[in-house]
Amino acid sequence: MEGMDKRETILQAASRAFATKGFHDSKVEEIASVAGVAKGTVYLYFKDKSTLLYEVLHYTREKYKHGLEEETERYTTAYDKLLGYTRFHLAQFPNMVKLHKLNMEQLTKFHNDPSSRRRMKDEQEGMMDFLTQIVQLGMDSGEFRTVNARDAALLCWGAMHANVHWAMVNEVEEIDSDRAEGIVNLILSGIGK
Amino acid sequence: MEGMDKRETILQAASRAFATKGFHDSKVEEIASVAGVAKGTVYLYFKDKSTLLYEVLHYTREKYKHGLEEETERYTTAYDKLLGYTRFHLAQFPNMVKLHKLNMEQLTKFHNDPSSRRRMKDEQEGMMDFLTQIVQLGMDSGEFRTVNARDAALLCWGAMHANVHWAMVNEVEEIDSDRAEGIVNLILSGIGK
Amino acid sequence: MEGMDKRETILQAASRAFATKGFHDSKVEEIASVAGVAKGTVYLYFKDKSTLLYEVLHYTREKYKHGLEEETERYTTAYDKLLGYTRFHLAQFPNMVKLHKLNMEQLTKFHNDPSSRRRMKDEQEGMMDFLTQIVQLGMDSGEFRTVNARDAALLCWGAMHANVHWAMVNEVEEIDSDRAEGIVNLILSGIGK
Amino acid sequence: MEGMDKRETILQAASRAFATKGFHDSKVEEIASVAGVAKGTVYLYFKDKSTLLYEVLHYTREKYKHGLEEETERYTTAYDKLLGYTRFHLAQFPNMVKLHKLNMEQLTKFHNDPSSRRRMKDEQEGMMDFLTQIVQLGMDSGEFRTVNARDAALLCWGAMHANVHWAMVNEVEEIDSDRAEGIVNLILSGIGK
DNA sequence: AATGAATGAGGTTTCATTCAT
DNA sequence: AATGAATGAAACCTCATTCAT
Repeated sequence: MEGMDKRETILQAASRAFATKGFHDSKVEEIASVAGVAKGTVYLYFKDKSTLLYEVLHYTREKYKHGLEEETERYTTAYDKLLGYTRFHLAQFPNMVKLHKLNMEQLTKFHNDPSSRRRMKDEQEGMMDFLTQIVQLGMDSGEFRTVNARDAALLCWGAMHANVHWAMVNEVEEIDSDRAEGIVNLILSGIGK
Repeated sequence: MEGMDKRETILQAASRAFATKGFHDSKVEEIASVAGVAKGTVYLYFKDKSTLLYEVLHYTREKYKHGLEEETERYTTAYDKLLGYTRFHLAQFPNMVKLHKLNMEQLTKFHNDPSSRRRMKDEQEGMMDFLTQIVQLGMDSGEFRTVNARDAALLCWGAMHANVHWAMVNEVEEIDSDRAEGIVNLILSGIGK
Repeated sequence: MEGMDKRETILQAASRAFATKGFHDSKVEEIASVAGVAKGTVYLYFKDKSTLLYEVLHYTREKYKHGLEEETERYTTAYDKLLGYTRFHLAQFPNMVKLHKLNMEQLTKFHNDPSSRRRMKDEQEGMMDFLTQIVQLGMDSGEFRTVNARDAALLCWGAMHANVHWAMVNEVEEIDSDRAEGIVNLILSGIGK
Repeated sequence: MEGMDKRETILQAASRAFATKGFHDSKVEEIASVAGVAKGTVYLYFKDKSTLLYEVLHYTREKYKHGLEEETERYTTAYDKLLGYTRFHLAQFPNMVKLHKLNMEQLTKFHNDPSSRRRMKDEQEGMMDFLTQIVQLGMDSGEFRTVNARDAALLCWGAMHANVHWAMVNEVEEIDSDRAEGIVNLILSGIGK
């Protein structure tokens, strides 16, 4: 923690607080205290509390994206990439929950701030594109059927997200990432005859 | 609106406000004003603002459940039921977004209130059971492959939810419920070869 | 209770409430409910809550005065009258506490309402005159020394009041009215040699 | 006023306000304004308004006790001590009124808060003990008759209090502390023959 | 750069009072 | 005469933000 940038320390404290208790119930003083700085210091790095949330969102999404890219680029087949993606998603479950909550927080908090909406859309779009490319790769390589790649990517995203959402509601501590294989296979084979 | 119960009018105003702007940014006076009553009147029907959120959640979930049951029970085959379910989900898109946002709001707002957590879990569990039963029906009738019904239900839920989530992020006004067929077929056939 | 005037029933309920919890913590609805009437009914008999306090004070002082006169007029000597007075004071302890609290409530509540201040002063003056007359009687009849009758009356009032105040602070339920004799004797003989 | 502790400034402003207008009619903002600070500042020093009253009571009683001890310890005979006590009481008349009103305010405000009741009892008990000791000293030294010291102390307290109460009701600005001698002599000699 | 005491805008909540029935 | 649903003024309290040190 020591060598870490003070700004980043604050971002992390804020990220955890916002995701756990929501924007309004996270007090600036408390975030500062967790980050080991004084209240006023937060305002040296961030214009105001809203900006802090805004930056937290960017920071969290970037970290997620980096992890994801790192995880998938080591595989070559679409199947392996998809499996790696899913595995990562499940393994990172607590962070996924955090990210999802932050997304929702942003959605309500900035619901009428067009520039924020656009940025959110762009960043989420980027994540979806990433998944779409994997699916497209599978279709190109003959691993997958030829379907609308976007719809297929949505199905994949939904499948992973459903597992995370469910674990969240049930207050599960962690998800066994070995579930990934079953999930991917279900996506591939479908549930019909 | 006139003949409607005053309590219900308030619930609806609150439901919209909470889902749009979140709990804290929804002011009681504003909710009251939208409901056409005075601030104090809200407190004749709900102990406090938190209780109002709590009741809004219950009310919204109940309404969703009723609509869903009504929609699916008219069909006999699992396929038709699943299609009806999905169609309903897409048609009800704005309400689904609202419900989802309220769920997240509850999750953060009552994150350390065990009784609220339990109720949320129970109510969501009920919705998932409902979906699981449809899948199970399909497996029993030979329409679907024999897989873990729960996992299959999660896949279905995720597929629908992904479409809703995506439309939400992109600020789409409504979803063409004819997309339902494509979604269900993808779930049934899978994306693999 | 049944035959009682509705106005009086309300006065009694209010008197108890005001003396116990103070003016502000006594809710009109609660007083009404104790009196067995609806909230609105209180306003048929009293202009507003302040007026209710005002009337309660008059009512309570009148009742006290009547009781006192009844008690003292049966005796002829000043000593007996003073003893009767003291005995009554001690026996009526809970009511004395109530009266005292109401007095203080009035003093603060109407602290800048001259007409209320004057009425309070007049009514208390009347009570003190009554005591002064007893003392004067004793001096005229040769039972007591010749001193300033007013100062002597103050001493008597103080002695009784001290006992009541003390019992109040110590949350005593009732005062043994046989203490009256000791108190009066102390007043008469003094504590000096 | 300038060098004074901010906390103490607030206590004094609150003390005056509570004693004059009572707890509920004293607005926090007003107290703050008199103390020369902003509303929020009051809450930096006191948890809430109730706590402020609680602390005011302690503060006021302590100040009274200190003044009293200082006044009486310079005398040696019980008579002089008693006279000094009485003189102090009369000289401090406005403060005595304030203290008495605050006592009553506490009595009603915290009427069902056992810990507050106990503290009040203890503090008043201490004041009465102090008086009882003076009387006891007089009895031991032969200045006073041998009577129940407690009852005698009650008589003394009552005598002083009666004068204060009366001045309060009559809106007298100050009491001539030379009255003290007459009062004490009356207590010593009694009003009987 | 860092602090934290002080501020005051603003929201929740209470409850005296009104008035249609 | 009696009711009690509805009102809205008013006050406590919180906490984001500032700024002197």
